[in-house]
Amino acid sequence: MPTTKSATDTRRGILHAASQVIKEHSTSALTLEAVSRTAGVSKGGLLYHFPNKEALIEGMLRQYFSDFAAQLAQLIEEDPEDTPGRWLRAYVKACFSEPQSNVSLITAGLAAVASTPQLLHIAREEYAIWQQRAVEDGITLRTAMLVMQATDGVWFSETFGLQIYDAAWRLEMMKMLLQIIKENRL
Amino acid sequence: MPTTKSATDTRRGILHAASQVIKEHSTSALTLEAVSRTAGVSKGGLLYHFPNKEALIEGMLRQYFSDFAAQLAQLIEEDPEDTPGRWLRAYVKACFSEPQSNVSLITAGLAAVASTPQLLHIAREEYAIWQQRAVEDGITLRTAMLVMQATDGVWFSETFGLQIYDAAWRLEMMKMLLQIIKENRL
DNA sequence: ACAACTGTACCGTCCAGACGGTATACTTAA
DNA sequence: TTAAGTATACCGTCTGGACGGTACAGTTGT
Repeated sequence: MPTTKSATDTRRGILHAASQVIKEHSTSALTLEAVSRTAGVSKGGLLYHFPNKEALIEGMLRQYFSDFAAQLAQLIEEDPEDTPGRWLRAYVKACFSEPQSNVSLITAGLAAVASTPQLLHIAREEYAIWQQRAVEDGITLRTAMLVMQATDGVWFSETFGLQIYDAAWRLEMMKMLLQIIKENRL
Repeated sequence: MPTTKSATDTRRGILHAASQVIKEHSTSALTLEAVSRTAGVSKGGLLYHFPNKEALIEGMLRQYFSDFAAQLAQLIEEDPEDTPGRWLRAYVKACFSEPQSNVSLITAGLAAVASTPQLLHIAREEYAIWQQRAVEDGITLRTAMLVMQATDGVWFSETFGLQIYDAAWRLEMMKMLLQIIKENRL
């Protein structure tokens, strides 16, 4: 530890700052200077941690996915019932929960789509794993797919700001999806 | 009509070219020069039709929403049954139709998100109308919401290239959603 | 005469990334 | 134990190129 803060804290701070910049402005506002200013780091300091812009965006993506995985793992552990559909229940809950990570997938994803779409293979790989988990969750394929797609639909339309759902609606929707998993009759 | 094509054709060509540029590269590649080159139009010609970049993106959004609306209208007309759920059936079919037609809408949306997020109010307004139509479709609210969200989930994950579904899977999924509308028991 | 362009030249700004420098901590070795 | 060397973690400036937009004079079909 050379100075006061640790290097990993700085790194996290930079990733968080990158997310903030996109949230508050747009992906086209994601410049190295804007990120470094928001993070309270010099441009040189930023480039020390991420050698170029692509590396920064990749860092955002990987950070988010690892945070999401951790959240999923916790939700699975918290689920009292070791019954079929356990993984999917956690997935639904995670997608309906307020984003706890300071680096959100939507900012990372948008940054990737906007400037380096080839990074999306990271998202594709993760998503493929999730789908595999859903399919192997001990419920029917149709139930699993329907619930997963509906969850994704809510998540996408919400994160794109297409729609503002109130808390009651969200809760109702989530309950319905959990109920469909339980019934498992599709 | 100066040469062979009409002005509206040129306009459409420019919008299509803008979509192509995003599709083949990324939103950050959406430069006036790239669009004009792809459209086979001079930069001056592009700026004749769209005074600035924002106008171009707004043009894309409005064009593709009106295209989608036309597609919806046709599908509604083609639907033999004048029964509850008619609108939603058309929506499902439209979203499941060949991705080709969906590509343009997502590129327009991405362009807006990337450079001028304030244009997204156009998308928000359209989406709100769709949701209203779904709710007023004569089926239960829960059925309507579930089907719409699931449809959106498939649409988003497909247009973002998160997953590649084969034709059989898509057909099955679509049939299931249409079946859920028919049963209408949620 | 006019709409619908073409083509070129240009301006101001922005920005990625390179680069050289600095400060601090850790290691070595005499 | 202390001087020298090395690695880590940053700072701040500079530059070359791209990009949005302007201006304007010319061209072509109707």
